[in-house]
Amino acid sequence: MKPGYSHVPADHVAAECSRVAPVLSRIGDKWTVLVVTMLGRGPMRFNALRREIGSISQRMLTLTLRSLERDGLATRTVRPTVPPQVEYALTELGRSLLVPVSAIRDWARAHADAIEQAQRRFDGRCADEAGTAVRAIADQASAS
Amino acid sequence: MKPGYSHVPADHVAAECSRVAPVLSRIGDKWTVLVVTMLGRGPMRFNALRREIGSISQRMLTLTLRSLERDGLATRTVRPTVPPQVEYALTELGRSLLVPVSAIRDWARAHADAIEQAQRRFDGRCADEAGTAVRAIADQASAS
DNA sequence: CGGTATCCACTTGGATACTG
DNA sequence: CAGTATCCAAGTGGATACCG
Repeated sequence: MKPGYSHVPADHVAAECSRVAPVLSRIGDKWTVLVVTMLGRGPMRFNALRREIGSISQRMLTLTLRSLERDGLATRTVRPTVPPQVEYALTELGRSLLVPVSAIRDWARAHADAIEQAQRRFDGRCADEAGTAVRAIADQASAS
Repeated sequence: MKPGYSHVPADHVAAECSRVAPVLSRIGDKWTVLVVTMLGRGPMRFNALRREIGSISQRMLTLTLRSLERDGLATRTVRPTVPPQVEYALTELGRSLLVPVSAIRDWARAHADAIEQAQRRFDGRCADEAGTAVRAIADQASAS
């Protein structure tokens, strides 16, 4: 067999991705992986998460945690003290997610430099050949 | 493999995620995984990809392929025939990405049912307790 | 065939203010 | 402490039209 290509029937790919895509959209959002990784260290209260992440807004932390709870990846436990304490923890399902996420993290760590170099080469090449045309695609946000 | 928590120092988590998050954002977008998986079967021309994916717009396919090329995950080869033919193929780096992506796919396939059940339970519980309040968070798009 | 360019709807996410 | 509510800026992605 040749170096490399897997032979997946084309018809199955789209069907597969209709199940994978929602999962990736969820964990690919701006905060889910960070929060899940934090909770992977152990249960944590709302403001403890907020402090340790630092840059997250209260709104986004609430939204992220609600999604995790809805998907069965985390639990929310209210203890009726004064002031109230709310503790979040990963479920078994949530902890199992740490495994493939770690695989992605390892891949990212291993190839981050290669990707950055490829990007610089690409941007440099386009600056030579086509002016700033493709740079504009990369940036894409300058004009409104 | 205890059913427990990994002990990652909190300080490292945020630093790690600053490298992982961009990668996840890229492959977590609407089309990248689908296109990469397609190209995992072997090199393909632009409109062949377009046809097999079916639902993707020309614009998004172009944008997705440009990003893959920029990141060094795919190559773009123009053959100066008439009409012109442009073939896309994964690089070695791109094929290596198929490994962790497969891990995510396997996880998604294994737990898709559990997630859907958790969602229905969550939504049902909230309908009982708090009316339609949290349903509104899940839907979130009705009002403008 | 393989793109670009333009316009527009929807979604995401930050800032701020207020509540039990 | 742990949220909720509201407003707003930016990003994402679809539809359409046109180009070499």
